[in-house]
Order: sequence, then C-alpha cells, then structure tokens
Amino acid sequence: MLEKYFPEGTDVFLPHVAVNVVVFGYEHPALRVLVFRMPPMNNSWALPGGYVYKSEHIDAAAYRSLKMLGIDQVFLKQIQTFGDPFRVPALSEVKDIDFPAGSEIMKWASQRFITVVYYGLVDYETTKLAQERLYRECKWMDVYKPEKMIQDHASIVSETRKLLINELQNFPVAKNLLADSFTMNEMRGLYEAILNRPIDRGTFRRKMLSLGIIEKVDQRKDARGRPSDTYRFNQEKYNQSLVEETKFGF
Amino acid sequence: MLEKYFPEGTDVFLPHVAVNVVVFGYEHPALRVLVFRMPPMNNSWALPGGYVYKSEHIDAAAYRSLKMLGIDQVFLKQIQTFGDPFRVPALSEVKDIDFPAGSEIMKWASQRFITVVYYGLVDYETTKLAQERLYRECKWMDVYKPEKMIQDHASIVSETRKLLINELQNFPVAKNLLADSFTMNEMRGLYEAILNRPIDRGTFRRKMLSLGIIEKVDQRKDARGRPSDTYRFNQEKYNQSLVEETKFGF
DNA sequence: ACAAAAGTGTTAGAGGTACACCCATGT
DNA sequence: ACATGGGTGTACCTCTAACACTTTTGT
Repeated sequence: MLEKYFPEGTDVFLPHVAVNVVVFGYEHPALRVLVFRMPPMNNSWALPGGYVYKSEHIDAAAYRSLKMLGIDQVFLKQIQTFGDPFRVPALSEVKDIDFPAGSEIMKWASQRFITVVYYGLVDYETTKLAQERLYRECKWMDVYKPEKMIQDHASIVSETRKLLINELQNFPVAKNLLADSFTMNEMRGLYEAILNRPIDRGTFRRKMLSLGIIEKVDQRKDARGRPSDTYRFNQEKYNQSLVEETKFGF
Repeated sequence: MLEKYFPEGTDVFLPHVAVNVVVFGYEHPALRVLVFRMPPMNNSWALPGGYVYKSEHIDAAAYRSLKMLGIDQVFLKQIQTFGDPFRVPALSEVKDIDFPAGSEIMKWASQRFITVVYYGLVDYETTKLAQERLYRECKWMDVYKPEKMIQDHASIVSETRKLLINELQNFPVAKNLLADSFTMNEMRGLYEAILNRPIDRGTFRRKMLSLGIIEKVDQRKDARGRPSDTYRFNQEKYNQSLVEETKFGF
C-alpha cells in the first residue's frame, strides 16, 4: 500500500508542507479546472498537488505534481498559501477513504499540512491527460458548476478564480490558455469567462489589437456566418509587454 | 541559551515553516519598513517574523510575531511564500552569528525553512516599538534606501513593495497607514511613495473626494502658507467600499 | 433573400493629465 | 506686498461602453 502511493517512502518529503495547483483550461466558452479523484477518495474531486522533496524548490514541486499527470507545457504562478490548522478534516471523520488505520500512510496523511497554491494555465486542446495507475480519473470541471471536492479545495478554486481577475489586468493570461492560433471570439469568450460578465465585441477587438501583441495569421470558417480572422501572439511584442507592465484589463 | 530565545523549546513549532512580515509605516514623505537586529546577528537587519505553533493558523503566527515587538494595531495580509531550498544560507557560512555549534538552537536554525510573507500596515505615529530583551534594536528603514539585510530579506522587501502597488488599486491601503486625521498632502505623499512617482495635486484631491470614503474634519496650519483641511475615513463608507470592489488606483 | 456571425464606425460619457488661477496664511 | 502652500477651475486627451452599420458566408 505504501509502495503504491509512496514508492520512495515518506521520509524524502518535507513534513507539513504541500503544494496544490489550480490548472485552468479554456474550452470555448467554458473555463475549466483540472480535477481528479483516486480510489481511496471516491466521492470527491481533488486538485492536483503533492509534497515537496527536502531540497526541492516549492515551485519545482508544483511543476512535478503536474508532470505526474502528463502535463509539462504549463505556466505556473504562486498565488496564496492556505494555513488553517484545521483546513484538512481529521481523517477519522472522512468517510470516503480506505487506507488501513495505523498504517504509515495514514500517519503521513493525518499530520497538519499547509498548502502553497499555484494557478496553472494550459492549452486545453493540446493537453492530454495521462491515465496513470495512481490517478484513476481525471477531468475538467466547469469553474461555474462546482462539484463536491475534498477538504477546502472548493474554496481554493473560487478564491483562485478571483485572483485570476487581478492577474488579467497585469499579465496576458490568454497567451497560455489559448491555442497557438485563435479567433477574437475565442479570446473574448475567455475574458468573459474569467471576468464573468459580457464584454462588447467591437471594444474588445480594438483594445486587443491596439496593444500590438497579437497579429493576424489566417481566416477560419466555423459554422455559419462570415469567416473570422485568426490571430497569434507575436512572441517579441509579447515579451516586451511583460517588462513594460502593460495594462491588459477591462 | 535555548531558554533565552526559545523558552518553550523548539518542539512546539512546526518544523520547516516560518512567517515574516514586511511592516510598512509612513512618515511624511518617507515610506518605511520595520526591521530589527539581535545580538547574534550584528551587522544585518532582519524582518520581524517567527515560527508557527503546531495547531496555530499561520495568520495568527504572523500577528503574534508582531505582538512580541509591541505592535498590536496592525493590518496584515498574506502576499507570497518564499520556498527556495537555499534561500537561507548554510549557517556555517554566516559570519554574524555566535550561537554555540551543535546546540539545539543551531540544529533548529539550520533546517530548511519556507517562509510565508505578509505585509503589515501601521500608523507610524502611534506605533511605539517595545525594546524587549530579545530584540536589541528596532528601527524604521527607508524603503528606497535599503540597507544590508540577512538571508533573502532585502529581496522580500522589494518584492513586497511591488505587490503593494497592486494592493493600492483594490484596497484603501491609506486607511491603515495614516493617522486618524490627515491632510491631502500627506495622503498624496503616501501614494507617491508607494508608486514611486509624482501625482498631480488637483487630480488626486478630486479623485479621493469623489470616492466618498473620506470626510473633512478640521483645518491645520503647518509651517507657512494656507492651512490645509484635515480628513478622516468615514468608517461606514469605508467598509462599504471594501465589498463593492472600488478602484482606488492611479 | 435571409439569417448569422464577423468586421468597422460613431457617439457620448467617464476619468485622468497638465496647468492655470484663486485663496489663506506668515513674514 | 510677497512668498508659500492649499483649494478650485478647465481644456485636452484617452479609454471604453453602447449601439448602429457593413461585410462575408451558408441555406
């Protein structure tokens, strides 16, 4: 049992410290968050995360926890640390778990943990989730249709979406959430999903083009109506916008 | 030695986890940060901070670390966790320290720590620093004239000032940094100190008044020239502005 | 021809910058 | 009277919300 979940044992990790990542993906027009559940916790979803090796940077631990899920193309940024001593309910009160009582794994899991939370941005289209033995089930959960989650993960998700709004002001979040090329409609839908309010079509278009960080690539005909132009980020202008502290907000 | 610095021993604390606070104070027109140094570290200044009791909320630990310095009227907010495994240099390489080698205190201090950092806002005028035995020397350091600090504390300070700029957009930071009553000149000076750029007098005045969260109290004659009006925050409107997500920015 | 979706133009208002001007005080 | 600093007015600019109009496609 221990070998299955902790092939290296638990001594290699820092006690009391965990990392979690709220991975956002955008499937037009829905903003989604990556969640999983594993056999011992059957009825609730959890955020990806893990523990920190004794000489590992916490940022590296966050990246590693996603790599285990098959995600290596991801933008990560730390946002908040949750440190309520009772944020994780005592395991004796948790029903959806079936580790043997008194096992080393239970001892490890029942200590107090503070968790350093990151948000992650991935391209929903190209992100293929690995179905590893450890993680029985992975899925994208709609941010606005939250389902039952373990511990305080549901509030971590909603907290993180609010913080993402601030990020949107100072950081071109869309670069890491959209495919290489995308339409204005998709980009605007993404902004609307994060801000949770409609944005005027014309105004959005003009503002984004005036920033000068995206350029026209081609056209695309979707279902009906006029074909839409497709765009991509100009890498050079994009990098420049980061150091110039451009305002991307609405 | 152990009793002097850790009267309860070290077992009462979570290992590997520390908290630090960047306490800002404003003495017109300088933005200051509270630093201290204690005997074993003679040549470098340090941020206030401490360790977390095993069943204590990390926020509570941050408050407690300031209470030890005699500060109990303070607004605190968590901003960032620093988790580089080598952020604290090996004690063998630190010259300004004189704990006995091999002592329990050295064992505690030489473990790896991640530190959860908060910013704190206090009223500079009414904050009297306690000169406790543990803290030989306390002082306010000018944010823009950084002095030598231990570990990575200097970069924590500069990082935190940048994050304070974002806070300024969404949160009436001034409420907690100014005295109960203050002039427009003082308030504007505070904004300029945080943003590190000049702001037009008339524009600032009108914007602040239009927010409707401050009200005129009295007048005050300083040195020469026309007396200035003094203002205070209207508690009710202030509280209201917090839930309405008002924009305080420039 | 019509609907649908994308692209473009236009107007009005809000808010900020920059600067000029006026007012109250001490010397 | 003058210098000094606080209070107020204003013209200009930028941004954006709102909505109308035009263009390009499929049916």
